[in-house]
Amino acid sequence: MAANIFEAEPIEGKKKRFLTAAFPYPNSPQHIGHARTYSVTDAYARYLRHLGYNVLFPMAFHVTGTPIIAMAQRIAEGDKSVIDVLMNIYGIPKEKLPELTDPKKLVMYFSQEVEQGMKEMGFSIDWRRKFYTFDPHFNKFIEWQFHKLKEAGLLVKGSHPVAWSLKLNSAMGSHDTKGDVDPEIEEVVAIKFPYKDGFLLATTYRPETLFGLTNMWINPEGKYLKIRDKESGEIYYISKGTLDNFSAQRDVDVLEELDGNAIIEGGQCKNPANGEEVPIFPATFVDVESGTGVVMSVPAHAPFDYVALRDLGKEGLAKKIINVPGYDIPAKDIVEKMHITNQQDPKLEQATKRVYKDENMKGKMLVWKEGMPVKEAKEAVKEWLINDGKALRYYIIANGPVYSRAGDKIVVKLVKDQWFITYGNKEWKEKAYQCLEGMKTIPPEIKQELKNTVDWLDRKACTRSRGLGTKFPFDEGQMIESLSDSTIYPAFYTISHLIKDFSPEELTVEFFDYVLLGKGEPINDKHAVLRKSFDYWYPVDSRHSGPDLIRNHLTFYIMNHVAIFPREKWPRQIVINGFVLMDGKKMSKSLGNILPLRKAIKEHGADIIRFSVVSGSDLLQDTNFNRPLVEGIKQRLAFFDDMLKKSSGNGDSFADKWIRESVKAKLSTLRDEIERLDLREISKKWFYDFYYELKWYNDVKNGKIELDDVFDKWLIVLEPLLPFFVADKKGENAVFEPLPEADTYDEATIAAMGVVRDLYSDIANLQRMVEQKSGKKPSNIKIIVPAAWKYRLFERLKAEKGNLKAVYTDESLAQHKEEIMRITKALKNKLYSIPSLPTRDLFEKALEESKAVLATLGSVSVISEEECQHEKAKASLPLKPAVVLE
RNA sequence: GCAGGGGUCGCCAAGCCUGGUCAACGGCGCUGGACUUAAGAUCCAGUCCCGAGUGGGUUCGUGGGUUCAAAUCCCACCCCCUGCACCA
Repeated sequence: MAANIFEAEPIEGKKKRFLTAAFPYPNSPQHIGHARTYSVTDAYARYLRHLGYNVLFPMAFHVTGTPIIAMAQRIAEGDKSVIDVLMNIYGIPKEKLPELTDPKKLVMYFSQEVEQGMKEMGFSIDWRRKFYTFDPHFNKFIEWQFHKLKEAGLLVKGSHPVAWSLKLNSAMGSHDTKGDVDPEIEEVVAIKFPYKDGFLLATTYRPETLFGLTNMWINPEGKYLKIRDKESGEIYYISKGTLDNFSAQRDVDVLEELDGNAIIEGGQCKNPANGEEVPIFPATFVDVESGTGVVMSVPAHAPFDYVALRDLGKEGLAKKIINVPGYDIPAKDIVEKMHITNQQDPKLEQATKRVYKDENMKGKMLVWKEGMPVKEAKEAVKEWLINDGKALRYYIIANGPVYSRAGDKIVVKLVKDQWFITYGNKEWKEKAYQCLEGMKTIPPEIKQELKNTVDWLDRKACTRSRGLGTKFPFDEGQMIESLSDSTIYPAFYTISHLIKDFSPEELTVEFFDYVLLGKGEPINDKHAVLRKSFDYWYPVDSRHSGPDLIRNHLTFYIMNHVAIFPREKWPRQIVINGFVLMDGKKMSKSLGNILPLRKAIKEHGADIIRFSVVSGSDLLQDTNFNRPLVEGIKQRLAFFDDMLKKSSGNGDSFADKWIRESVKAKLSTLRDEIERLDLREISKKWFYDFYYELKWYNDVKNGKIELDDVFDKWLIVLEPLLPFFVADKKGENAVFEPLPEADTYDEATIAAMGVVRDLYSDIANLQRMVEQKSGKKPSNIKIIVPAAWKYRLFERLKAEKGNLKAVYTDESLAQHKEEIMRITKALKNKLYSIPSLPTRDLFEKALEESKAVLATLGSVSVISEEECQHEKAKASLPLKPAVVLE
């Protein structure tokens, strides 16, 4: 396909459509799943061109952030699984690998691979506009975005907990960890229990149970530390194994190392909630690697504590402070019910979960604020303790231990001077709701999901300590995080090919203010052209992506647009498509079922891949790619090809008219289907259904194909789905031919042939049944054309929606009352929904013309009900003509 | 916990918004046939139950309800899946 026919520029007075699909992240080659979003967008772009729009469809590469760096590192380290995928699945030669250890070279290599694949797929992209998010021009654009956010007061600085490797001195995402585990950060509360010269520090998920405290637990065999918080000067006792995590959040000096036993023997400590003295007991279940290695004991509400205390013979201490319907003393009840005998019993985990859940759902406080639901008390106690200086806010890795690829245990670091975008801002959200209100989503149900996401969106960290991309303009040591630099980037497409005429230094805030907001004056003519280009193409008319981006990227996309641009530049439409499955399973390297896109194209051809990923299922559903599907498409395509080649001229037999009317019927709903982007429906009607219609037509006409005009229209309709096939038949200019106009069509003609087709399969079925039972196949077929008055009857029934009284006002029918009673009784409630019928005349024509096909079943004769004596004749109906077999 | 999605004839999966043409599209699997030396591929037919006549019966997670009519609308219940961020 010629490279430049999809280069789009503003055309005065021509309506435009600007489509974008989420840009790819080239940290590996693309597989067939990546092709779906672009295939859908491309089909849409092509339909819009057929509808007369000036269409812009660009693409670029997203290279921001750390995964590309991580990928290069893995290759450098010789990571087996990564190299296996690259070499064995994507067929990358071994010699190439050393080059890919350089992130930038890796980006160039994979992005070229991706680009090549997209070109082979025939996507109608304006390639001049391609860019990378680490390009200096783009960096300037992103800087502008952040200036705008700051001006609007939407950037703030604060501290923020992140997963962190001390060894690598770097933040950890899931791709940085061993086994690709996503480290989950959880906020807990670390309560300060006055002890000797300082505090025993114990973490808990359940601060509200503090009032039921009976003692503390220390692991007698564990190592503990006495430390001093540099900021407050306070002294804490925690386990040695948790120091790394603690010191990543607070500056401390280590003063002394102690054995667990020494702590236990050191005396009592106090409950900060009420000043009560409580003892310290030894317990082996205490994990010195998690939390702070110190545990508070609430035996009435924690099964572990209850069992450990029972082992010491002190279970009588248990103090009930929460009332839960169905329990007396919850921990005691459940331990006894589950027959838990000692601290090592694995059932204790289960018991803890149950108690936790029941208390959280149904529990009410008996002390402190009596009657308060546990759910509220938990938060209230926590805030009270922290605000009163009785506890610390503390973060832990909830799914720990998680290890970095360097092998050290990941901790939670409290990063100071962290910048945030304040998505929690109420007025901002209000604008986002307004944008959603005026926006169309396909499918419609995703709008609610976008709304929900806007609802719970809060502040988001927008900088990171490392990664590719754009430097944060207000702190050059930080990089802008990757979801934050891909929000308003579609705006950059409108100018990306023109902006190269300027040097990055020229791209000041004022420069973009003029181009993107129309503020100020142009510095020169070229500058003015940029403004015009943006103003012509923006806003984005349709944004396409996968369902995984709804809760993050797409919501940020909306938020940033409404924050920065005036209302008329806000997004107009969002389209979501599902993933591609391989033989019903998700593609994954562990299953080894990844089909690289370029390999698939080589094997089956681009049209087949395009068609299989867009036609197979509803837009939002995952679609299944497998061999039978591909074979089915290929086989049908070959049949169409054959028909097209055979066709010559335009016939005017009944069958020709029938196909023509049927195509018109399909056309009548096509524009609506395009509007809904219901490519599945379009494929079904124009490819699968049409296939069977053509086959029947071919049989009826005995191979004489005269459908030039029909095929001409058909090819245009299929062009967006099968561009190569169509270009081959009609030339490349088919891309810009207008979509055939919708027209009225004749339902009766379609129905007439429908009745004959049904009749054919009914007769075949009957013959089979008779043959099975009697061993003889009846080959004399008498088709009885229903009496004229029956057609009249059905017409009236249809018009009157089954109201018989109205039908009887017709005198010509009233005389058949008795028979009508019998017919309608058999039809029962189908009376209310008579489908469109042929006239008797049309039916006879269809029958006459299809005789040759029917004759393949036996010797056929046609006789009208009026002149037939056979008793079966009475049963003949317009939609089910009677048949006599002998 | 909060939010969203879903349970359809062996499997996958349409239909449900807009009730009737729905025994319910399509594909896989299975059965039979054609083709072939044979296998594969392909093509044709069948695939809930009953039936020597285009028909009848019972089905769409479970139980109710609305309606002339419910897979489709309403209510209740049971079960399953996904997301919860600072990461692309």
